[in-house]
Amino acid sequence: MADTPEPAEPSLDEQIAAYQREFQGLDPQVERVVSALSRLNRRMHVAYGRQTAELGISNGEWEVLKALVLAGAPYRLGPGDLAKRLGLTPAAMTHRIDRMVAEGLVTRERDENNRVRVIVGVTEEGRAKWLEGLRMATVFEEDLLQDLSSEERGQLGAMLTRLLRRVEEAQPDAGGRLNDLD
Amino acid sequence: MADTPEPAEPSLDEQIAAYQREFQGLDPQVERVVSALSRLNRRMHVAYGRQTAELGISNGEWEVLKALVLAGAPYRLGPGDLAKRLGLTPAAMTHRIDRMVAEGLVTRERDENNRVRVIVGVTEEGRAKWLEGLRMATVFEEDLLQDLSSEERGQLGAMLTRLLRRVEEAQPDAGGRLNDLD
DNA sequence: CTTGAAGACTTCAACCCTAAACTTCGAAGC
DNA sequence: GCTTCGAAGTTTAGGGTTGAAGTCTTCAAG
Repeated sequence: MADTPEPAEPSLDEQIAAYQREFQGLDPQVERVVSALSRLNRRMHVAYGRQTAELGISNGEWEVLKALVLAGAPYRLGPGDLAKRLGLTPAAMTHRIDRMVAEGLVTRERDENNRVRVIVGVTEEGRAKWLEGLRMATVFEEDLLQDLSSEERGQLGAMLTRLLRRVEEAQPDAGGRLNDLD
Repeated sequence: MADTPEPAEPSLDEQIAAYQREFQGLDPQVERVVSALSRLNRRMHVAYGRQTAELGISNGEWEVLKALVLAGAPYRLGPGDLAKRLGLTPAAMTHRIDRMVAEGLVTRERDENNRVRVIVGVTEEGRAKWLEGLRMATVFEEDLLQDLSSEERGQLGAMLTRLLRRVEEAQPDAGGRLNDLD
């Protein structure tokens, strides 16, 4: 026996080594940063998914609640605006709002002054679920950064902000479509 | 006029300010790191999507090619192993392989010694597309990190690796399902 | 007016993923 | 050998998203 390599996801170090092996001329420093970013996000996404599942909602639904609350009083936005903030198509927004209205998380009404427009607002239950989700996320995030000193956290945040600024300049548009994240 | 707030995605700073406004007791340092991570990943995902689209394949298909190549010679893996590495369900892997076989990117054959097993291999075209995609990704990634000195890149990579280690210890399993990323 | 054009949202068809049931082959146990 | 259990893939049903086409309202001309 001891012949089958036992299937498993390669570690970050193994992956970087594999890159060096299969393609010369790749900067390992760059590759480490990029691969770590991707893996981190995947893990974060999974963690958030488990938490929102506890609330009986999906990750994407929580994102809608977040966008509405962070928009500030009176906590109302149109589907189109929401779609832009979440990086979704208007069609997806329509369906998602359908579900959330049915679940009692948000309300949908037509604008009185402009009947083409629709206004989405948060219900009490929606706001409560957002808050509970935020609390759970905070616990996870604090734990994630636990090993870093306050100074290191500052440095990390500053560097990531610089990276973000650079991509945002290169991609001036809203950033294209994508499920949830953020 | 000058009454409608003109829909737009809030900037990172605006979002952090909104968090402080709507929920006291949140650490802005933590929030900055986490939000920047999510936004960065979304932008990266969009960028990769555009690049793979140029190759006439999807992001997910490129991930399969990458996994096969990084597995090392003889560049063959079973669907189950692939699914684990990509964080997909076996069912999704079956369909994705179907498409990729039809497009001539990979081959699917039954294992001679064990006819339950299936072996997926890369074709010449598949390997070429992986390489071309890698070249494009490298350009993007170098540009992304351009503003950081080599020392800063090292620090960033080291800190991200520490974060990743922490989540991976907390989530020992393969990390759950999720589209592509990584 | 009323006609044309643009904007906001919805509807429809197609695609890809997940979860669960199903099929098939291989390895043990008796 | 025959039976049973387990592992590997595939199939099916259902959710959620995209892209394109369609509907309805508003606004500005003519």
